Amino acid sequence: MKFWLSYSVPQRHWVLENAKLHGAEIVPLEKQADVLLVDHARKNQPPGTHSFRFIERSIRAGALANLDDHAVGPASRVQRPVGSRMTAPKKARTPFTDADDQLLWDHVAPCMRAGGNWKGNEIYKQLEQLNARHTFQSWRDRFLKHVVHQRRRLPDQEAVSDARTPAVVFSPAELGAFSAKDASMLYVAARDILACSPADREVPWANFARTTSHSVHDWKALFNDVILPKYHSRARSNTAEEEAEEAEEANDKEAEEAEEANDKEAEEADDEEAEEADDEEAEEADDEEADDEEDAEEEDDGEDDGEDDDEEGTEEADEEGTEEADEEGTEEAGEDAGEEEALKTCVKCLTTHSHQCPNSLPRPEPVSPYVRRVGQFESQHTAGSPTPTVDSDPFSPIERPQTPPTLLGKRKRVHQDSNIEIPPTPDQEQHAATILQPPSPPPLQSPQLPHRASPPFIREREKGGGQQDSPQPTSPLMVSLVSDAISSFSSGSPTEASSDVDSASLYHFDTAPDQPANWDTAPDDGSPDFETAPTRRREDGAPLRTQPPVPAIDLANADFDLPPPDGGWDSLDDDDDDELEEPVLASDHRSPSADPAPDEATQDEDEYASWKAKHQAAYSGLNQDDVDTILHVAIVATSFNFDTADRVVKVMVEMYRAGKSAGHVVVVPDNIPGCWTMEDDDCLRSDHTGYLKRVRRKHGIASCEERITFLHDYNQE
DNA sequence: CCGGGATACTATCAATCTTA
DNA sequence: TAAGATTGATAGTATCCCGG
Repeated sequence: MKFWLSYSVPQRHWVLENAKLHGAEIVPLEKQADVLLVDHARKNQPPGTHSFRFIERSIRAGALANLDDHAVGPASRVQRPVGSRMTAPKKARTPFTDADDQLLWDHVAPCMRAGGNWKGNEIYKQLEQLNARHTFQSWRDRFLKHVVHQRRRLPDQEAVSDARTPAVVFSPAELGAFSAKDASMLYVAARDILACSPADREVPWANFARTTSHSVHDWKALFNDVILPKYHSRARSNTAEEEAEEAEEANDKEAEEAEEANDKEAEEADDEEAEEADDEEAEEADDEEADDEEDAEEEDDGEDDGEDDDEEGTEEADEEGTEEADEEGTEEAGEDAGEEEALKTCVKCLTTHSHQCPNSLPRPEPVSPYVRRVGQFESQHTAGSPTPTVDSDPFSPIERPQTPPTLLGKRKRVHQDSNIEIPPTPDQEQHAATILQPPSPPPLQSPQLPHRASPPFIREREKGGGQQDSPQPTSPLMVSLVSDAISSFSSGSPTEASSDVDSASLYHFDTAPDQPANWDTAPDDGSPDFETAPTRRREDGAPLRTQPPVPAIDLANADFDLPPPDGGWDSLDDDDDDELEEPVLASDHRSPSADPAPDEATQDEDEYASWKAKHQAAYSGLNQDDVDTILHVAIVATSFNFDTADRVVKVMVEMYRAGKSAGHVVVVPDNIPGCWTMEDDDCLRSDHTGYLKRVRRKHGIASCEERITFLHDYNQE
């Protein structure tokens, strides 16, 4: 127990010396002490302090006296009597640390979920009693202004993870001769294996047996006796919790959308006024919008803060977890590692081990036929003229404004932990506020656009001089894919509203219809896990070039952490080439090399043509260049899923119409399931755990895999 | 490079308004 | 009427800007 002795204590030196002589540890700073000793004779001693006579009595008695008997101040400010000056106003403000926020969240969130009065004072008074670091008003203020927007996860929710993750502990007894890595790998692949017919499973089992020291029978036994029970058990619990969470989020979202709608109406009126009014009024309106954006930014910063921490945790977990969590890792470590592995594994499967990697087994989810057709369809046209699409064109008329760095324009506060001893009160705890630096964006791999080999459905665009691969911006249309910025409010994405994004478009996007209220399937964990997508800042207000810088996935260099099966990936690889001409278990993965039947390709082509024609006709009143651009962006963003693209086009066209007078900034919506923004794609390609988790939560594992496949196919073209 | 003023941000507190 | 909610004032701190 460490003691701090106030300078007001009479005969302080004597007390100090004697205390030391009797083994007490005296610390120079109040913040370092467990017990604060003051002069009980003085009035207005701060709460939580004790009389120095505790030392005196203890020395005389030869044993520790009862500390509570020497309490001087009230336990907290909450308990002070009305009108009491016992607790002097805080002289120094106490910055909120992430730990504070977490504590706050942990304390209030259960009440919030239970429908309690989390906006009232009472709960914060209780919190102050628990932790007097901030006043209850401050706690409340902090929660209402910041933490509530972070939507952190409750501690118990941290345990919720996908059933595919190897966040399970295997006992050596049940594993027998198998390693935890083997079990973990199998656990990750369980979902896929289950999706296969028993016959289809034989080949990979045989491969496993061949590349490891275990027999087919052993592998099957491990899967049936150990993996499956754990998998089903976990899947059940996850499903139940996710359903509850989704229901709640749907409610939240409804409320938010209703709120948004109201705001929108008001803003709309303002907007119109601004347009019609003189310049001054217009400027005012702009200012207001700018303010709104700043507000959004603030909130997102808060989220990022939280996220940073999560991120750290995740990365820490990864370091240990990826390789060792299976054997010794904690639930948490295994989970994080597992989540990422699950994702990365799929990439790996798609890239190098599609035949044999257990993770490359067919997805149980229904795969959109369009996605498959795309690859086939695309490959049909690889021989065509290399017409650059808007995707690949840095000077494409499709603008893709980048979200500015989250902390752009924000000041970072570095609180110094001065060791200056100030005649303190307990309230004046000095603390070293650690300012968490936002994680540097993950090294995105070549943010290039997929160079599709001039599919016939992509309208040729004129190429600009000096930019051979880049069509000139022939259209005034600017399409922003920074859609996260807009819908972050509803989707929980922390990607802040970019001030670079034309505010009008933002506004209009908000009004866009067809936004399924139940789309955020991802649990909003503070979205802490939602990270601002890798963004670039648009400089000098120049329009950003957009369109799917759907970058090429650097498959060769991808660093995947899935623990390889015994024998290593290489062995599987070899076997692959030799024996698995037919990727039985990967049959559902659209192999880029799979040549589609000509008939099918033609059919696809016709389908696209008719889809395009349908929309061109529907929007014949608009600039056809712009319509074409929208159609292309939509179809790419949806991985050529025509149904989804229909909805995306509808939203984009409305945005386009609405934003026509405001600079033609159109934003690809990010809250339509199956619609991939640039940020989503960037996240998908990122090595950054947070980004991967974010996009995985947003779209789901299966969709992520499909998108990877799509981008892979698309890029290959 | 340094120091001082200006400015922005935000924790804290208190007064006031609203609601059950 | 009390509790909850809102609003505004105050002040500490960090950062920016500029002149020396």
